[in-house]
Amino acid sequence: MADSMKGLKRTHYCGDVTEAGQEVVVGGFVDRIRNKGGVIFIVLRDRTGIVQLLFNDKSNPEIFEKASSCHSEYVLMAKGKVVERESKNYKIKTGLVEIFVDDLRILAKAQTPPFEIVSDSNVNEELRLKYRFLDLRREPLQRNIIMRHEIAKVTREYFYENGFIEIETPMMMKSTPEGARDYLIPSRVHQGKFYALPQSPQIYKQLLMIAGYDRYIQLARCFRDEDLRADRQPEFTQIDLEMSFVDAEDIQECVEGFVQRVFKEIMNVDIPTPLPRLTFADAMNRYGSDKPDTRFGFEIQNISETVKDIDFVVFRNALDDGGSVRAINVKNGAGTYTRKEIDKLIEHAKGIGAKGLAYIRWADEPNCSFKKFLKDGELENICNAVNAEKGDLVLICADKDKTVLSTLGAIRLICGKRLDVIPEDKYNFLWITEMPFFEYDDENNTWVAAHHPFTMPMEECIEYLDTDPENVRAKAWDLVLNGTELSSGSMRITDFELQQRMFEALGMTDEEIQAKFGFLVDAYRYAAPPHGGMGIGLDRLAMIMCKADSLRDVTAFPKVQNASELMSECPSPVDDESLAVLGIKVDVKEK
RNA sequence: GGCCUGGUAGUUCAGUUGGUUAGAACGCUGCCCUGUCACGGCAGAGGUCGAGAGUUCGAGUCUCUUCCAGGUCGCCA
Repeated sequence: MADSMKGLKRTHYCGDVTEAGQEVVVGGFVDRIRNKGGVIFIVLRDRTGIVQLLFNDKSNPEIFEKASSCHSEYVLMAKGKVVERESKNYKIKTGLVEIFVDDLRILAKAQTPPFEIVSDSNVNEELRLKYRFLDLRREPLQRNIIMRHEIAKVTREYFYENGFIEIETPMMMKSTPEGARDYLIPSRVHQGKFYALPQSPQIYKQLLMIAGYDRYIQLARCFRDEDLRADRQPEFTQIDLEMSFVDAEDIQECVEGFVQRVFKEIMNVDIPTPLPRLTFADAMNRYGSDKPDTRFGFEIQNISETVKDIDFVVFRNALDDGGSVRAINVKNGAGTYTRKEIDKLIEHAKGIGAKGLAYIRWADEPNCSFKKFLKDGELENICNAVNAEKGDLVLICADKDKTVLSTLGAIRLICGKRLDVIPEDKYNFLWITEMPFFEYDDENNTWVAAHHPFTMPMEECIEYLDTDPENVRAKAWDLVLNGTELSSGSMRITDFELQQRMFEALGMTDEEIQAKFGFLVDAYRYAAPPHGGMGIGLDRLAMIMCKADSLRDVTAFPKVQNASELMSECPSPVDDESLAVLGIKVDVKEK
């Protein structure tokens, strides 16, 4: 039977016990035990830090006996006097003192944990996720989770101070099949009908503008039934906001103020504003990405002109098919990469869709993979075009523009990481503007909306809506931080007739429109102020600010790649009775 | 759905060309130790080598299938 804490009341967190002379009561988990025979040291841990408890067999044999029966992760409460240590530990905050215990309670005994609860654990993540409640006891995870809380707190303060009202929108809403797959919730009362969990509160926040709430904010949970990535969970939190009587610049200015505030307050990092801006087209051409990491160089250069006369079939074909030949010059000694390392890059490029990569490896002399097709001076011309010098590796891709850019963009990132040229303490925010309005759907050979269908086109593009979809740009923008898409925003269409034209351009019939968003279209008939907004990924922001590699490190109970949760083992089957009530028959597809 | 990486004591890993009883460190258990702080010393327990099949006199090691986890492409209006 465990002890009770009767008669004891915690006076201090472990990490706060720094002054000798006082009587304190602390509670926590046993972090470590050092039993020297006649004296025992127990290191007690709570969310604030650790403190050393001291036990001596001469002064109190009974308590000493109890202390020697303790093991890792037991939950203890201890009362005692804070004294100066005989030999001090200057490495930790509480290292100058210790608690000479005169009352010890073992409040709960612990089984031996499946892995050690230590800061620098490199235990298999699968196991840690199965015992997430133990993993969450570890200091790095506690620090991340608490930091995320601080970020959320500053977020609310900033937006509240700027006149935003926090309004909760429904978690059970109408399913809209566009975009990401919805998580569906069956209705018991309306058998055969379903709610959906929100992919975002998009529609509701627009309705709130129509309703006159003017500035709305919500730390909104969002759900998308799509495959996971290190920076993508099926369930995530957005700092969701919408503003009335504003244009794009006003919203961006407001968000700039926010990132400035949160970085200053949480990390004491100054973010200069206004943040740099890059058009989508420029981002693609220079970095091969709509979310470029601008903390390092190796930018993409178009060398189509330089190589147009070279008699190399790979370049020839690409140019004849209306594509291009582009290159990145990887510096910082990549010219000494081995053949094997380069082959690995080429393999990766093939995985992205390129047919291969040509290269110039300049260790001592420029060594070119397509040397035999070159005439005198042509190699020099290419090297000059990309400013190559000794020690560089020039990687060249020839194909359709889209393939060339995405390939070189991805290879650029890999090389940057491998050569360790990305400064860790730099925070490069970047607005990506003038996003394309339509995207070509290769599967169905149609143009589809790149954003939700209420996104405003840029005024000067409206005339091309029906004739030249490729050149229509949206009043939509992304906020990128160090190569991660943090946030996405746009102005919304408030003009009823323009909205009708948009739906037509997207090939939607009146019936479809009515069935899917009839209520929203109707709402706009009752007049809406000009408005727009953004959704900022709180998880991703926290991930970057915590210097974590995965959202799992800033999410208390994350899901794994197949969207299940290893601790509770959800999703899980339900019994037939529960299904019958919902009118659902399960027909599982064989693999 | 495609591609890549990984799976050996509780944990992290090693394991040679296929060859005797599968090793180390940490953790765990017991004993010793009055100033440790990643305490130390002595002793000990602990293995379905992810699972299944195949090749072989013999498989942790080779082949195939499969499961699990991670990364990535597709996907994410």
